[in-house]
Amino acid sequence: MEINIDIIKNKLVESRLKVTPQRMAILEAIYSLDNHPIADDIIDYIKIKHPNIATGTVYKVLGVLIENKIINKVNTERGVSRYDGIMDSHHHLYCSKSDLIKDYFDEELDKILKNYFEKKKIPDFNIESIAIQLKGRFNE
Amino acid sequence: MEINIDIIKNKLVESRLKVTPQRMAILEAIYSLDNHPIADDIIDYIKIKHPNIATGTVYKVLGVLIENKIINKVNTERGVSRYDGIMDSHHHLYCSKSDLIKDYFDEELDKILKNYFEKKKIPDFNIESIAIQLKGRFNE
DNA sequence: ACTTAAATAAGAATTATTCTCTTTTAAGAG
DNA sequence: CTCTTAAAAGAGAATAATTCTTATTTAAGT
Ligand SMILES: [Mn+2]
Ligand SMILES: [Mn+2]
Ligand SMILES: [Zn+2]
Ligand SMILES: [Zn+2]
Repeated sequence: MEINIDIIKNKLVESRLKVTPQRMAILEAIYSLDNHPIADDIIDYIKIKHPNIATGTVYKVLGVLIENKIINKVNTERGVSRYDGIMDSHHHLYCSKSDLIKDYFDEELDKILKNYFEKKKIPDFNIESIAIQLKGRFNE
Repeated sequence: MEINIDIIKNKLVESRLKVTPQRMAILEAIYSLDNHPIADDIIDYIKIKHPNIATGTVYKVLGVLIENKIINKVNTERGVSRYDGIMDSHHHLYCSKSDLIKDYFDEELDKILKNYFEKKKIPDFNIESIAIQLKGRFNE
């Protein structure tokens, strides 16, 4: 994934957010870490370069990034939030045996769904987004 | 939804689980409460008839019911677990403004998806289940 | 360099959930 | 019906993730 420092900086500037070392580090962590990290993964990652970062700051920043649509939360069925730096429309493959979550891009599928729900309206409900969660086993 | 006491009892017996007042009450609560209740909703509901139920028991029972595939957890992006008594294949409509989650049944859609993924295999991944989360606004 | 609103640090507080240990009970056997 | 026992429940402490509060620091514009 893009770990270009200027691209990261731009995301903050575009949202009129102050560019702080903490925000930069947290965003860089999210883009570098795979498997949709939890807050603690991010804390561990940034501690190397930023040993004095406060836990509360990480949660605060994550909240700000979500509000500004720079990152997303990933839905899970357990009570630890996971974060996702990919904002392009995509879906997720959940391993039923581990906590692995892989990204799944499929424009054809998106088209089929868009088409389907344009025809078949759901009564009293206006769709804003569609997320598919595929649960299963990864080979190897 | 079915709030028949014998049907509830049967679900426990079929899974070779002891039939206890607590388990009966918790299952009855899940079937009676709408909107995919959290543990605390269930606790509030059953307190009327079972004022001395322990919080830990509720969590324990919910875990047992999930293990035995009598209920399910619902995926959300926040750290409070929600429970679902409907085990028939269905999807969920998430309100983007409130915590409302409605069930969505659509056999036609299920067929389309089943068909789609039978043709288009995902490399190194065996699908066990497909869950769609539609996020949007409810009218009224 | 100065100013100031915004961000961070530190640690306490809160909340959901789990764990440990003791007591109670469901359900099968006799 | 009683007896037995493994399983379940109760009580409350412990844990873990997240949020809140307040003082201090800092980014960025003037
Ligand atoms: Mn860690
Ligand atoms: Mn309550
Ligand atoms: Zn993703
Ligand atoms: Zn449901």
